Amino acid sequence: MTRDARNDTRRSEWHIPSVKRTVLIYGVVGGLLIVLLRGIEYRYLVLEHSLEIYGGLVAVIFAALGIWLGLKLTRPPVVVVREVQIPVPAPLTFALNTASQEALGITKRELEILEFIAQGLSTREIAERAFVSENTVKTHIGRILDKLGARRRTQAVQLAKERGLIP
Amino acid sequence: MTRDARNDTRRSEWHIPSVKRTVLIYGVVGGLLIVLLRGIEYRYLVLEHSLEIYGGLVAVIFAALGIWLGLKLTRPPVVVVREVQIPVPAPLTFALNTASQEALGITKRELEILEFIAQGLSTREIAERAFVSENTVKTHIGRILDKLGARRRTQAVQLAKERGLIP
DNA sequence: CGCAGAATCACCCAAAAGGAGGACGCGAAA
DNA sequence: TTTCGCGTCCTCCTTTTGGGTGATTCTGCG
Repeated sequence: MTRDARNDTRRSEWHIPSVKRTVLIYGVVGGLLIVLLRGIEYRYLVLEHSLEIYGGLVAVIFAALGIWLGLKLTRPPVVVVREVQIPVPAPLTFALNTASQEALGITKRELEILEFIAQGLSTREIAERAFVSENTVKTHIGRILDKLGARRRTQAVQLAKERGLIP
Repeated sequence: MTRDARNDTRRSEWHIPSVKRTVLIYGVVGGLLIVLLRGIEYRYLVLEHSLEIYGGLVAVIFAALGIWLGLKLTRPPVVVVREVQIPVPAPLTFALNTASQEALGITKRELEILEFIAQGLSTREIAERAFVSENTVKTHIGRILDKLGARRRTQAVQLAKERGLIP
């Protein structure tokens, strides 16, 4: 257990990043390999095709190292799937019913206006918040009423809620 | 182009998997490289350290190929995260917030009218359903707006929902 | 019974909302 | 290039709302 403790201390002092350590190992192995191969060549493989054997060995070994390196570097991050218990806050889990939105041909802008209406804002207030003129808002609302088949904004709100257009 | 046609036929018969094809390419490239290097060596690099240069080149190139291969082979599987929308039974049980109702001094009749408003009915329609005159409805609505501190019926609906007066 | 609070109705007026039509610019699609 | 959808803005007009005041039943409670 003492060894472990010392190791930990060392690590905390040096703290070499894993990538750098990898490169280091790579270089050392490569160097050793060269030396090894030279020794081998000069002692046993002084043959006709020593060059091809040498190249092949280097190729194979470095290819293996490359594959290993590739795996090491691209080791995908561990994905932690955590299941969270949501207390089902009704207004937080609103999913826009894009189906009925598209079916009715309601545009993004109109949906925006619709939400303002649902908040109980007047045409003028909506115009202020949407940075457009009252006339534009009235046009939008007119189209919204048309598409929803409503006659009043209150009715439009009700219908929009039924169709999942607004929370 | 007869060759191409024949190739295509072959492919459709063999149907080489991508991994095998990769190995094939790898081998071919390796072979070409060897040939290339031999040519280079015999012509220009007949030097003292030609062996080291040769080995280094092979090492670098095959290492790169290895990394590429490693990446290719370990392409992480696509993780599909699917969020499932659990249908929340919203209209389960609506409990009238009698506390805020009494705090605001809203009467039963006014609550009735309030619900009609929330349904998107016009004053006239409410009058019909409540069997009273439009004027009466207007009076009620006026008081409702007053007590809720609203300026429009849409706003009244919004505020009433916030206070739990209507579902 | 008498009274307070509610519900009902009426009339008026101003503001807001809604309907119909036209017009313009812009960007994407045909 | 032309067409089309969208967003923007406008005018003129009608309908609906909202706010105020006043008045008349109705109803529950001390």
